[in-house]
Amino acid sequence: MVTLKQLAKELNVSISTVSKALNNSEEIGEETVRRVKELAELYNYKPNKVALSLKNNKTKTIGVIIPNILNRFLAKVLFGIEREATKHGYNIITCISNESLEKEKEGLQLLANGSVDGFILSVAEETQMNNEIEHFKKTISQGLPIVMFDRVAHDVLCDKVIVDDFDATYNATKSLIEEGRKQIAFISNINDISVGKLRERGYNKAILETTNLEPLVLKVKKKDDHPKRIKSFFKKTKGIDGVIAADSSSGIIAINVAVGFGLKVPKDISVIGFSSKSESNHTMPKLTTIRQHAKVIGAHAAQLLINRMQNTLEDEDVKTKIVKTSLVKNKSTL
Amino acid sequence: MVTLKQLAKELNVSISTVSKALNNSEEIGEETVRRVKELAELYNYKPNKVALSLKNNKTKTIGVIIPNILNRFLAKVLFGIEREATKHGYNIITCISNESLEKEKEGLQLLANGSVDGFILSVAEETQMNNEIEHFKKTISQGLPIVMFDRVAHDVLCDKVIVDDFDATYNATKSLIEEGRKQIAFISNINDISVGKLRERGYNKAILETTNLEPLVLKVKKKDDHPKRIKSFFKKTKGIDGVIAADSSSGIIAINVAVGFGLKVPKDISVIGFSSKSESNHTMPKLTTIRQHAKVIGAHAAQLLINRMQNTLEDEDVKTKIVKTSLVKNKSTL
DNA sequence: CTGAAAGCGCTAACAC
DNA sequence: GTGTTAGCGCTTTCAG
Repeated sequence: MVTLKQLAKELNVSISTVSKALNNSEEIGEETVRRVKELAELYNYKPNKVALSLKNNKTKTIGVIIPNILNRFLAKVLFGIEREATKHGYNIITCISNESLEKEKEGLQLLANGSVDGFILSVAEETQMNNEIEHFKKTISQGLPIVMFDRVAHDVLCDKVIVDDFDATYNATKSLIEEGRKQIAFISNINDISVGKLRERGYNKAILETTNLEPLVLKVKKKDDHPKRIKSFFKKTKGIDGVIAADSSSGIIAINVAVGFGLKVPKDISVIGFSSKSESNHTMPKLTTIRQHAKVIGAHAAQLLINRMQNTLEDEDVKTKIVKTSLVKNKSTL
Repeated sequence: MVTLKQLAKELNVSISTVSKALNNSEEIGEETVRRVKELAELYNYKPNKVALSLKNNKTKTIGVIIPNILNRFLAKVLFGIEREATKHGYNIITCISNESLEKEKEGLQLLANGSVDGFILSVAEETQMNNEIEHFKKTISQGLPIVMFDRVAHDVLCDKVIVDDFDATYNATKSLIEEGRKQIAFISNINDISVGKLRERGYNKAILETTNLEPLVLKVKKKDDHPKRIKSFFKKTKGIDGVIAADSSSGIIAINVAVGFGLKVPKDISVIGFSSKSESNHTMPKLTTIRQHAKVIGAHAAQLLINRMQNTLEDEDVKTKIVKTSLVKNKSTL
């Protein structure tokens, strides 16, 4: 990499002249500016990012801590974050917590040494189960703002971007009730995280406020043979004619299981899931889905953080943005 | 963030004394070391990463340029890279090229200003179609090593990690032939990238070296209604009894389509795809898949790069690592 | 044993 | 118009 020093030497001028010339300072003579820029072009000079960071005490880098990159929703949010960040001239450093509290702490610590100007994160499952929030508070008190998305720690004072999980399943369940479904099941493999619980509550509310309906809940563990659990649930619980799936795969599997049992979808049974567009192609008929607009969530999170970093708002003055889900009707519902 | 300066001031010693004490230099007195370390602990002192980077002319950061984070395979490789990098004390900065040549160039440029010590990347589709490689060469000549994985540019002299794509489909096709399948189709939505072509060639070879078999190839475009295309392909081409899918969704859709036509899988038709483990759960019966060991690929790529960065090997002395696929038999084949 | 000083690459206030 | 200098935070040589 060429430095100002080298350019200055070759041009027989001082370093600061070169710097000013390249930054279009009014002070420098036209001719000099031309010569400097020409040489800089030739050598493909780029200001050293690290030196700038040190000087400005700003890295223009966002730390993103994500629980699981193989989760399509989270990957999509990351995509949204990256795009928005790039648009504003920020880079992103990614850490994967793998749903572990320890790794989440490490990631936070490791990057809080001047590597990043702030964080965007979704809370790890283990962290939510243990209700740990000290590491977040500590980071914020060090002057590094955090924006949380989707799985948030409500007791931490920071900007947040969340989904209307409760309303999403409430409305979805309602829509199945309106179809005339009587035995609507709720299937979830995300029981331990905040959004999973909200989704279950939304479902429960819709069921309980309707006469003659009873909640039918299947909680699948990560380690279970997912298709097998759902199959035996269908066998055990006769007459299921509707399914609300809380995660991205349960809906898909439920359709396959139903088809396997000879049921017609959506004639005999309706299924609504939380999958993404491309995943909803993976079933026949196509899955009716609750879309979370992951990219939008990512973009909002990035905007909130960048806004905070550039304007040094009051710590207490935090925003929570709710990104509404939409129910995309495909062929797995009436 | 606390700095050495602040610690020094508070302790009434010089900055260099503090620095040495924290780095366990022999020069400093026991008592002083104790005092310094105590205060550093108290203030949770962490050496400023940016300052260190500037000093050492090393960022301990890897730039990763990935065409598409929503592709499960690529996301998994990223996971592997991240894990291996973290293990060696490296951070990763991620850019998403979105299959665009322009964004790939930008990412490379943007990070080649001292932000990273080297790159790991998979070539964007557009780049492969245009056969552009100058930007890679330029980056390498600037002293920033590149490791390419999966979709590589063969004419660029650098370390590579690839999959045995040709052999993978060749062997998979062979195995269907051995099952006695006569009408084996090849379905792909990745016709424009290097690995897609290799996979088609592997299939073709197996078909053509068997008497009485003819290649049956369906190329799906990104924009197509994927299920619809496959459905009409099945209708038009009577008697398909085997499918080799080159990408992660074609296999899944093929099974669903076959089941929709009343075919029994695997009795009437066998399907082999390139999906990941969790995706193979999305069909009934479970999809027999070619596993690419994405995480291993990521780990290898990171190792190659770190090795090169730390040992400054000769530019010409490059390695290509081949990670063999494995055929995981599930229930969609005999 | 401790401290002063230089230097990594850059910017900006201040001289000249 | 151009140059000198200090300083961002750190390590390291060299003096004391």
